[in-house]
Amino acid sequence: MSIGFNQLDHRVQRWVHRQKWKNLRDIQEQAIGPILKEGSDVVISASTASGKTEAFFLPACTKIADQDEGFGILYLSPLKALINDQYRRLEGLCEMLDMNVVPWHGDISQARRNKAKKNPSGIILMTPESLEARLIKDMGWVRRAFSFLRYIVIDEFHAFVGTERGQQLTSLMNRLDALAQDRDLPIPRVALSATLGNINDTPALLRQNYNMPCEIIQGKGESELQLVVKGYYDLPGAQRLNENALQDLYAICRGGSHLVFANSRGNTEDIAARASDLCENNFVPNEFFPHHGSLSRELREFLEKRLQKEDLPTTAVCTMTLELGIDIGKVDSVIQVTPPHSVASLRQRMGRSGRRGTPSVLRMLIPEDKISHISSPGDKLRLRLLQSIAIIRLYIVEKWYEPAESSHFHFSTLVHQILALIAQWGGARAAQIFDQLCDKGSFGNVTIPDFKKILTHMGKKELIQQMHNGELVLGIEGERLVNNYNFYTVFNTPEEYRVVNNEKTIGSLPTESLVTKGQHIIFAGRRWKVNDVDEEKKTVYVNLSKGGVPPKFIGDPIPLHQKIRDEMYKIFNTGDYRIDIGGSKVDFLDSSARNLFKEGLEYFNKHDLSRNKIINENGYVYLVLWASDKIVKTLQMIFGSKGYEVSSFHGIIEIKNVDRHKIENLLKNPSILMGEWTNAKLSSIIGVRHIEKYDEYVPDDLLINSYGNRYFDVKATKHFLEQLYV
DNA sequence: AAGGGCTTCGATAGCT
Repeated sequence: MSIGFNQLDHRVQRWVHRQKWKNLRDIQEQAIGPILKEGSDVVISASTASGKTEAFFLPACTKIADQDEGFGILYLSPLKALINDQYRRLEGLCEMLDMNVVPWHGDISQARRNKAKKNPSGIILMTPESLEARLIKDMGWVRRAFSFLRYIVIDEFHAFVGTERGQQLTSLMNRLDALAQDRDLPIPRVALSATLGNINDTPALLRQNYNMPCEIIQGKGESELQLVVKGYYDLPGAQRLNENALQDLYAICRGGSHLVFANSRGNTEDIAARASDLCENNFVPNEFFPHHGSLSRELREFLEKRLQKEDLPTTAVCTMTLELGIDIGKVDSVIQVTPPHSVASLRQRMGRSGRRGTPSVLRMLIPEDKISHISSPGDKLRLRLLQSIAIIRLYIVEKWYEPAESSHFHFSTLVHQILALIAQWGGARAAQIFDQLCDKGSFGNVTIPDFKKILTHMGKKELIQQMHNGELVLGIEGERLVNNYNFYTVFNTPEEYRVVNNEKTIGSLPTESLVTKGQHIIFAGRRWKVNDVDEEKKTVYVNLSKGGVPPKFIGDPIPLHQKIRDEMYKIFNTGDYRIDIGGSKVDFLDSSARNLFKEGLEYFNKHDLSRNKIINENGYVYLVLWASDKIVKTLQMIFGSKGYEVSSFHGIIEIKNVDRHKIENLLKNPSILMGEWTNAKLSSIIGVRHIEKYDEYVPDDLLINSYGNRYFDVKATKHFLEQLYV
C-alpha cells in the first residue's frame, strides 16, 4: 500500500486488509495526514458511498487507539437511522482495536446509555438533540466524559447548513469548546458531506470565530450518467399521475431495484399503491413500497433492509427521506416523476444510482396538460418540462447547484440557545451569553442592541429573570419550556394523528389532513377504510379495504432559484436544450417530450417572449419574467398592495381585470413601482409571521425583519426590473 | 384552475 497507509495503526491496517481492499481510495489517502495532525478542521466532500466515513475514522481511530479514558471521537448525525448504520459499520473496526463505540439517541435503551455513562471511552454517536439534552441535564458528566475529546465529526453536514438545526449544532460545538477551556487548541471539527454549494464557504460555516485552519479534501467528479426525459399528455387539470406514465414506470422498475422520487407524500402514496395494483393484476408479488417521513419506523426499516438485498427486486417510491446517506446499497436507476425542485437534491438523488462499474441512470417522467380553454401560459410554455431540462443542464453542463442560504437570522433558535445555556449553567450573565452565542458563536449576525431587545422581551414573557447580582436565570415560563422533553429540538413539529391498524402503528397524519370516519384512503402503499377517529387519543383506526385516494399532506414552499429561471429562459431563447458532448449535440428527450418542448417554444416565439414580458389572455395579464420565486413573491406583494387582484403560478404573475399598458408602464419604471418598500415593510403587512418554533418569544420588530429577509428581496427585485427592458 | 420535503426529544409509571 502507500505512505499514508503505513501511518495507520497496525490493527487498523489489518482491518483494511480484511475488507479485501486493494488500496485506499483517493480521499481516504488524502485525509490521513490532516486528521492525524489534529491541527486543523477538515472538510471531506465526496459523493455517496465513496468511503468518506472511513476516510475520517481510519486515521482518527489510529489516533485514539490507546486512549482508554473519556470519549475520543464525538460523531454527530442528523438522523437516528444513520447512527444505527454507522454503528454497524464501525463495530468490526472497533472490535479489532478493542475500542468502545456507543450509539446514543432517543431510541437507545436506558440500560445501554447508563453503561456508556459509567465508562465513557472510544466513540460516541449522537444526534444534536441528545447532546443538547446531556448538556442541560448533566453538564458535569459532559465535561468529564469529553475532557479528552480529540475530534468532533459531523456526517451529512450539508443537511445542517442554513437550518435551525445547523445553528444549534454549531452552538453546541462552541459550548463544548467552552467547557474544555484548559485545552491549547479547540477540538478539531470534521465535516463529511456529499453536496456543498460552495465548498470554500464551508470552513466558515463549520467554525465561526475561525481560530483554526481548515483543510478541504474533495473527491473526484461524478461518474458516467445515462439519462432520458419522457413526456406525457395529461387531461387538463389531472390530479394523479397519468396511466401511461404509470405503465412505463412499472415496466422500467419491475424486476429491478429502483428509487422513484415523486416530490410529495401524496404522489408517493398514490404511485406506490397503483404500481402494487399492477403487480397484483399481473400475478406477480408486489415489489413497490412507499417511503416517507409520515410512515412508521418499522415500515421504513423494512423497506431499507429489503433494498439492501440485491437478489430481491424492490422499488422504493420515496420523498427526500432516501436522499441522505442511509445504507440502502446502490440501485439500478433513479426515476424522477414530475420536475425536481433543485439541482442540489437531484445531485443527491443521483448519488444513489450506479452500481460498481456501471453508469448511473436517470429517467424523468414529466406530465403536461393537454391544451384546452382553461390552460394558462405556464401550461402552454410547458414549464414543468422546461424546469426539468434546465435543472438537468445546470447539473451536467454547468456543474452548479444551489448554495445553502446561511444568512437567515433564526431568532427562534437564538431564544432557544439562550434558554439552553442558562439551563446548562444554572444561570449566566448577559455579556457571557452574547460572547458565546453571538460574538464567538453561530449568531454572529445579531447586533448588541438586537440581543438586548431579545433579552428584555424574554424577561417580559417570563422566560428569564434577572437576579440581584445581575445574573440571568430561568423564569416561570422558561422553566416550563426547558423541562418539557420537546425542548431539545429547535424545529417545529406539527400536531399529528397516529394511524393504527390491528393495534399496530403504521404511521402518522397531520391533523390538518382532516380524515373522517368512513373515508377511504391510500396510506403506506395500501388501501384502507377509516373505521374511527379518536380526537382525544389523536388516533385514526383503519382497516384494509379497496379504492381511496391519498390524504392531504401539507408542506412548506420550496422556492426556485434565480439560476434555474435564467437557464429556462436561455433554453427557449436559443431554442436548443441539447447537451454538447465532445462537439456533438446529445438529445435526451423522448419523442413526446420533444413535441412538448416544440409546443412550448412555439408559444414562446408567438408571444415574442425573449423581448416581451406580458401576455394578455383569458381576462388576465400574465407577467412572464423568468425571475426567482423570491422576486416573484416580492412583486406579487407590491402589486397586491396597490389593490390589484394578483396571484402567481410556476413563477408567472397573474393579475386580473387590468390594462396591460398600465402594468407595463409600472414594470418599466421600477423606482415608481417599488416606491419606498423594504423587505421589512412588506413583511409588516402580513398577518402571521410565526414560522419557527420559538418565534412567539421573539420581539415583533425583529420578526418582521427576519421574515422579510427570508421571503422577499426588494433590492434584487429592483435590480432585476432595471435589467428587464434593456 | 393550479404546487411543495425532512429531521428529533427524557423520565417515569405501570405493566409483563
